[in-house]
Amino acid sequence: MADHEIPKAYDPKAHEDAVYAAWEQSGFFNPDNLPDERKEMFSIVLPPPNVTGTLHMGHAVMLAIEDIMVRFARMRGKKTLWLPGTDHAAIATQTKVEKLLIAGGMKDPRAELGRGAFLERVKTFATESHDVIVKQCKKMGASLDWSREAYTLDSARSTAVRTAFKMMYDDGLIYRGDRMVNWCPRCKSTLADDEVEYIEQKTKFYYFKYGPVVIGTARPETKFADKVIVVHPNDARYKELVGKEMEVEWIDGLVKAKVVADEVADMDMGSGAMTITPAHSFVDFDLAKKYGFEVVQIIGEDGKLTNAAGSFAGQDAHDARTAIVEQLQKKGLVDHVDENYTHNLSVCYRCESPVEPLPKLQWFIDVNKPFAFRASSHAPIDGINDGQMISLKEIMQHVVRSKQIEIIPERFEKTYFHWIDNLRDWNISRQIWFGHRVPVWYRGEEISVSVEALEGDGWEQDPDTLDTWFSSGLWTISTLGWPSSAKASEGKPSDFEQFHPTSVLETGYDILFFWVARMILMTTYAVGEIPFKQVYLHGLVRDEKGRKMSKSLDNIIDPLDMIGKFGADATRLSLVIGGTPGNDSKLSEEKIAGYRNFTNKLWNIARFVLSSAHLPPLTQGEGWGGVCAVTLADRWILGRLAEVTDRVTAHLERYEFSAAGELLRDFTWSEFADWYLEISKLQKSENTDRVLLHVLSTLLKLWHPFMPFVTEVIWKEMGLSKDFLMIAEWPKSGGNMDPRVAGEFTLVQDVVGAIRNLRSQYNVEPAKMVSVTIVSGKRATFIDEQAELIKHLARVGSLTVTANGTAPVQSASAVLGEASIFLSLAGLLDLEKERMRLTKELQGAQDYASTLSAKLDNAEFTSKAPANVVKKMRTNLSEAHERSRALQSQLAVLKK
RNA sequence: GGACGUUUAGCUCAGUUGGUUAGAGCGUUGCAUUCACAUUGCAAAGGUCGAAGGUUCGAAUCCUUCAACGUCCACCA
Repeated sequence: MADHEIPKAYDPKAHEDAVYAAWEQSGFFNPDNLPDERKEMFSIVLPPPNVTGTLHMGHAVMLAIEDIMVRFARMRGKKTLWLPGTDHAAIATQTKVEKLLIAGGMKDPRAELGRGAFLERVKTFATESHDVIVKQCKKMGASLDWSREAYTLDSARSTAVRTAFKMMYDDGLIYRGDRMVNWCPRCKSTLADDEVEYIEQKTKFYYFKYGPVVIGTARPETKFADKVIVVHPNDARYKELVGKEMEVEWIDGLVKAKVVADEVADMDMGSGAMTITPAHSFVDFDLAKKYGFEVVQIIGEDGKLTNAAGSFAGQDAHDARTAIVEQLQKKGLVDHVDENYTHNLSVCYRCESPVEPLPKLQWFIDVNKPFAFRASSHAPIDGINDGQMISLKEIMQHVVRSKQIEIIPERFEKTYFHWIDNLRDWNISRQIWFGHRVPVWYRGEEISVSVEALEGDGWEQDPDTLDTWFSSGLWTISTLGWPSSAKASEGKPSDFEQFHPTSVLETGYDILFFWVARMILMTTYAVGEIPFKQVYLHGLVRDEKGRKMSKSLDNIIDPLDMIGKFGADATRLSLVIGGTPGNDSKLSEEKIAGYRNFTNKLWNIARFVLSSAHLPPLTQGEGWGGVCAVTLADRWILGRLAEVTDRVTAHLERYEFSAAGELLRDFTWSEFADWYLEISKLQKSENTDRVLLHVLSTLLKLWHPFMPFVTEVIWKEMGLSKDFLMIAEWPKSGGNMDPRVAGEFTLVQDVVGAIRNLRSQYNVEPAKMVSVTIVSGKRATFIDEQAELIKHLARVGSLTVTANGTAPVQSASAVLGEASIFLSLAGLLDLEKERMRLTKELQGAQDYASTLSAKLDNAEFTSKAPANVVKKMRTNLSEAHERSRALQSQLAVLKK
C-alpha cells in the first residue's frame, strides 16, 4: 500500500510521459517479449499517417480505438501486435513541400531545384513530420511495437512494391496504354478517379449551330476537332442525317463532319444531338474507340491549346474561351447561351486546380482481366482455388460477399460493392517525383520490368512514380515481411506466418475506397490471402457545431493541446464514449473536461480506498480470492461487479466501445463510489477492505484499455503486483448476481432515495439529522435489519420501523411499493403542499393502474402475449393498487 | 440522377431479436463546503421518440409514403 501522501487531484502531466517510457522499456509492446507462451494471435496494422504534418483528432480517435482493441487483446492473453508506420503520401507531401518552397520565395521549385535536390527537400520535410507523428502517438498512450516500425518508402517496402508490380506485369494485369486520364495541370500529374473532387459551379452553357444541328457545350475551347455528330438511333428528327457526311462551317473554317447514331445520345438533352470531343471527355473517348475515330488533343499538359487549335494555339485554354465564342458569334454560329447553367467542376483533391481529362500514355491495372489465382497454403481464401481464372474485381467482391471479410458497420458493404461495380482500370502512374519510381526500364524499343535496378547498358528508367495507394495497398503484407522474409527461418515462424491475415483493420470510412479496397485488391492478388478478417470503420470527428475541422474555419481542436490541458486518458474517453461505428461525432472542450472530471473521480476513489483499506500487501499471484461477501452491500457490489465484468467483456468483443465505457463509468461512479464507498464508511471491517481493494483492482483492469495512464499509476500505488497493469490478466466474472440480493439492495436504495427526496422537498439541510418512521408490512423485519445502513445513508437520527401502524402527525410521507415512509416535520409541515403532492402522486398511480387493467381485460392481449409479460403486468397492477390505497389513507390522515 | 445515413429532454447521444410510466452525460433549478473528490454530494424539473398512414393484443423499435438535414457515388451535352 501507499505509504506516502497521494495528491488530491490527478495530474496527468506528472505521470504520463514517465509511464509511457516505462512501458516502452518493458518491451511488452513487442509480442515476442510477452511473458508467457501465447497461442492465439491478435494483430493490427496502424493505418500509416501521412508524413505531411501533424496528427489531428481523426488520428487521435483512430489511436484511441485501436489501443483499446490492442490492450484488451493483450490482457486476454493473446500474442498481440500493433504495427506502426507512416505513409510517404506522394502527391500530398510533394504538394505541401512545393507550397512551402513557393511561400519561401521560389517560383517553380521543381524547375529551380531539379529532381535530386527537390527530393532532398521533400525527404527532410518527411523526416521532420515523421518524428512529430511518432511523438504524438506516444503522447496518446498508443501501445505500438516501435521495433517493427515501417515506412511506405523504405527499402523493404520498396522491394514489396517492385515485386508486386512485376508479378502483375507478368500476369498481364499491368499494362501501358494511351487512355483518358484525369490531368492536373498544376501538379503536372495524372490523378486516380477518386482523387478528383467536384465543386458545383454556375457557368454559361453555349448552343452552337453545327451544320444541320444545334449542339450544346460548356467548354467551347475543346471543340476545335469535333468532326462527328451523334444522335440517338430512335430520334425521328435526325433520322435522315444518320450516316451522312458533310462539310460544316466551324471555328477555324470548314470541317468535314459525319453523323452517327448511338444510344449514348440523350434525346431529351438540349437538341438531342451532340458532337464528340474524344480527347477531353471520358464518354467521348470510349465512343471514339468504339467507332475508330481519330483522337486529337486540343489542350496540352500545360493547360494551353495545342496546334490543333489553329489560330488559337498557345493560349491558355480557359482564357481562350471568350475569344472562341466571339469568333463563332461573328460567324453567326451561336444559337443562344444559357447563362444559369450549373455543373460540377472537377478539381484536383490536393491543390483544387481544375482537372483536365486528356489522353496519355500511362500504366494501368486491369481489374477485369482473369488471371491464374495463386492460393495461399497457410490462410487460403474459401471459394477460390489455386490456378482458378478470376479477375481482381471478382476477388474483391467474393471475399466480402462470402463474409471472409466483415465490414463494421455492415451498411458500408453496400457502398463497397457499389464502388466496385463502377470501378474502371486503376491508373497507377503519376508524373510526380516523390514516390516509388515505376520499375520499368526502356532501351529503344525494348521494355524490361525488374525488381532490381537495371544500370547502364543504355537502359533508362521510366520517369514516373507510382500512385501512393499502390504501396499502402500492400501495407499488411509489406510490414510483415513479404516478400523477403515471409517464410520461417531457423525453425522460427516469420511475422507473416504468425500475424497475417491481420485480425482487424480499423480506419475512417472516408478511406474505404482509397485504401481498404486497394488493400483487399493487392493482398488477395499477391499472397492469396485476405489482408484482415474485419474492417471497423469509425466516423469523422467534427466540431461542436457539426462542421468539419479545418484551418480556414479555425475550429481545429489539437489533440496535443487537449492532452496538455486534460490528460491523454480524458482525451481518449471523449473520443470513444458517445460515438457509434461509422457515424460522425462532435467534440468540444467541455466534453473532454467532463472526462477529465471522471479520471479525477477514479483517482479519488483510489485515494479513499488506499487510505482506508489497510491490508498487508499480497504476494504476487495470490490475488483477492479470499474476498467474502459478509454484508448485503458486499453481496450486492460483488454481484454487480461480476455482471459488469461480463457485459464489458462482451461489449469489447463486439467493438462496442461506447457502450462498454458508459457501463463502466456508471458502475464506477453511481454504484461503487456513490453507494458502496459510502456504506464502507459505516461497515468497517477487514473484509470490507478486501472488497474495496478487489473491486478497485478489477475496475482498474477493466478501465485500462480506455484510460491506460491513470489506471497504471493507481495500480502501482496499490502495490498489488510488480508487473504492469498493461499485462495483467483480464478479469473473469467468477459469479452471478443473486436476484434476491439485487431486490433487497434496491429496496434499501429506494428507501434512502425516498427519505432524501422528502428532505429535499422540505429543504432540510443535508447535514441535519431527521426522524423517520417506516411502515412496511412483511418487509419490516428486513428493513429493520438494515436500519443502521439507512440511518447512515439518509442521515436519519431516529428510525422507527413497524409492520403496521398509522402515520405519525406532522409528517411528510412517501409510498414505495413495499413501504410507507414518514418524515417528521414538527411545525414545518405545509399541509396544503403535502396534500397537492400526494394527490398528484395518487392520480399518477391510478392512471397507471387503469392503463394496466384495460390491457389485462383485453382477452386478445392475455391470450396472445407471452405469459411472463402478462404475469409481470399483474404484479405491477397489484402494486399500483397497493400504492393507491396507501396514498389514499395518507391523504385521509392529512384531511383530519 | 443513384445510394446511404441522421431525425428521441435545452445541447450531445444510448435504446439489444417489438413487451407496457422512454434512459445517460452536459446544461438548468433547489439544498449542501472540515469528514476521498466543488474536477464534489443529494434532490428535482424537463420528452405526444421528425410527420402521416399501416401491420400487431402491443411500435421509439417492423412496413409504406413524405419532410428536413447530412454524406458518398455518377456527371463538365
